[in-house]
Formats: sequence, C-alpha cells, structure tokens
Amino acid sequence: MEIPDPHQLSRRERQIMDLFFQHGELSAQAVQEQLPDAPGYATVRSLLRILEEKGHLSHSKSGRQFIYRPVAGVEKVKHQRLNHLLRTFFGGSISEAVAAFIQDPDNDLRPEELEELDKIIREARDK
Amino acid sequence: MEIPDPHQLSRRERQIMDLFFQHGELSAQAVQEQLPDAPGYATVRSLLRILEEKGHLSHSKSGRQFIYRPVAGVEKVKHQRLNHLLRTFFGGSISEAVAAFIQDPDNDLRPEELEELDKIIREARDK
DNA sequence: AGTTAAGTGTGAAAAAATTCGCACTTTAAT
DNA sequence: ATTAAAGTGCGAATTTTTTCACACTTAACT
Repeated sequence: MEIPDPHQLSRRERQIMDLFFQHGELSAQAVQEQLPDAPGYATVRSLLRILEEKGHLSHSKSGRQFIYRPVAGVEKVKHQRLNHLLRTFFGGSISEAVAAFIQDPDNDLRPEELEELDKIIREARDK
Repeated sequence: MEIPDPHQLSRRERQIMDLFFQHGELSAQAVQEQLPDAPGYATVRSLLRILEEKGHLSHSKSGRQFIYRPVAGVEKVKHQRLNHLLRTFFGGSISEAVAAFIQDPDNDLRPEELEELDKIIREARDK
C-alpha cells in the first residue's frame, strides 16, 4: 500500500487526517465537532468517504455509526512529518527545534520534560 | 495589517510557503524548479501574485525579475508549526518527538547533534 | 534608439475541493 | 414487526484552486 503523501492532501483532508493522528479513531460526529470552521454533517461524511476511497482511512461499525481510523502506519507518517518540519524550518536539525521549543515563551516547559530529554540523550549516547 | 492564517492555505500555497520558509527568498523560476509536480511558469507566477495579495509574500526587483520573500515573522510560524506537530503526533511532548527522531533508522544522527542537545538541555536546566 | 530576450499581469478555462439536499438503510425500542 | 431516530450513500451545485495563453512591460545589448 502506498504511503499517502501529506503534501498531496487538500486543506480539509489535512485538517481531518491531523485529527485522526491525534486521536486514533473518530466518528463522523466527533470529526465535525473538532474541525475548524466546521461544515455540515453531510459534508463531513462525504469527506470521510472520499478519504476512505483514497486509502487514507478505513472504518468499522459500532452500533449504528461508522468509526474511522487512519490506515497508514502512524509511525511512518509521524517520522515523515517530523522530518519535513525539521527540513523546512530548522535546517534538518533536531537540536535547533528543541532550542526553539525551549525558547518559546508560550510553552511552559515542565521540568520532567527536561529530565526525560536528558535521559533520552544519555541513552542515545551510550551506543 | 491582517495576519493570514497559515492553516487556511491551499495545497499549492502551502507547498510554496514551505519553500520560502526553508530558503528565505526565491525567484519565480526557483520556486518552479523546487515545486513537486511543477506546473508551468505562468502558473507559478500567478500563485506568487496571489500569495502576495493575500499578504503572505512581498517582492522586490532584482535585475529584471522579482524576488519574493515571506512577510510573516518566520519565528512565529516556526513555533506555530512546531507546536501543531507536537500536539498532533506527540501528545504535545518535545521529548517524545526527540525520541522518535533518534529511533528513526532513516536518520543518521551525527554525534555533534547529541552534544548540542545535551548543551541546550543543561542550559535550560540552570534556570 | 531599436531590438530582443526575459520578465510580468490579466482574464478566463479547466480541474479539484467543498458543500449539502434528499432518498435510502439500519438500529433500537416499543 | 412497526416505527422513529440516527446513520449512510449518491449526485449534483457551488466555490475555490490550479492552470495557462496571450498581451504588455522592462532591462540589456547592440
């Protein structure tokens, strides 16, 4: 199965897929509720159907409604998107991204996060 | 001055803006060359003009051609996009993102990057 | 100053995305 | 086994994006 290129997604498709990456699985209703500038319910269902036709989503039944979930390995998409962001804004460097995050005054970095980071880096070093 | 919302960008507009965030400034020709599934030159110029009308780009002349550059503070967009990615894929956690990056076998992490990370974290801790 | 090559702007066609109305189907509860 | 509520699927209208042809303008070079 081909990996859906996030760059080929339209605006709405991207918004919707991002919801799925964040939450795992969702009903049409849940998607509608969380979509910015939410369109009508019928519209959301159409979009979900289209996304399924294109192979980005699959669904199963739960009671009387459909529950959709992403098809592509989320792990793969994660790495794709992270790498794209790093290339686009941070010259491909993860450390620059971390620096930017830490310096952003809008983020209140919890001390545990720093501990966690430290741990991850130590482990990576020991190889 | 209105602040254009980057999340409202269409597929092509997004692709183009990402090129600008990566490179700073570009001619129409350069944009065309780097655009995936590049359309005709006339098309690229139209898109650039539209992006300028919407307030995302500005241009100046260099010789006989226009050089475009992003208007919005790149820093701001950087933070926005980083935070969106973290929320969407990493539960908002920078350390999870770093872990994912390190574990991605496609990335050959240079040792200097680890040093850099370590330095950044140390500095952040000392506050 | 005239010519030309390289660029730009406009307007409109073609394609794609977005939207929803309405008829059909299914579930759950009488 | 009827009914009503909640869903789904289809098809088509609307809007937006994407595309480019062609006329116009400008800079560089004779």
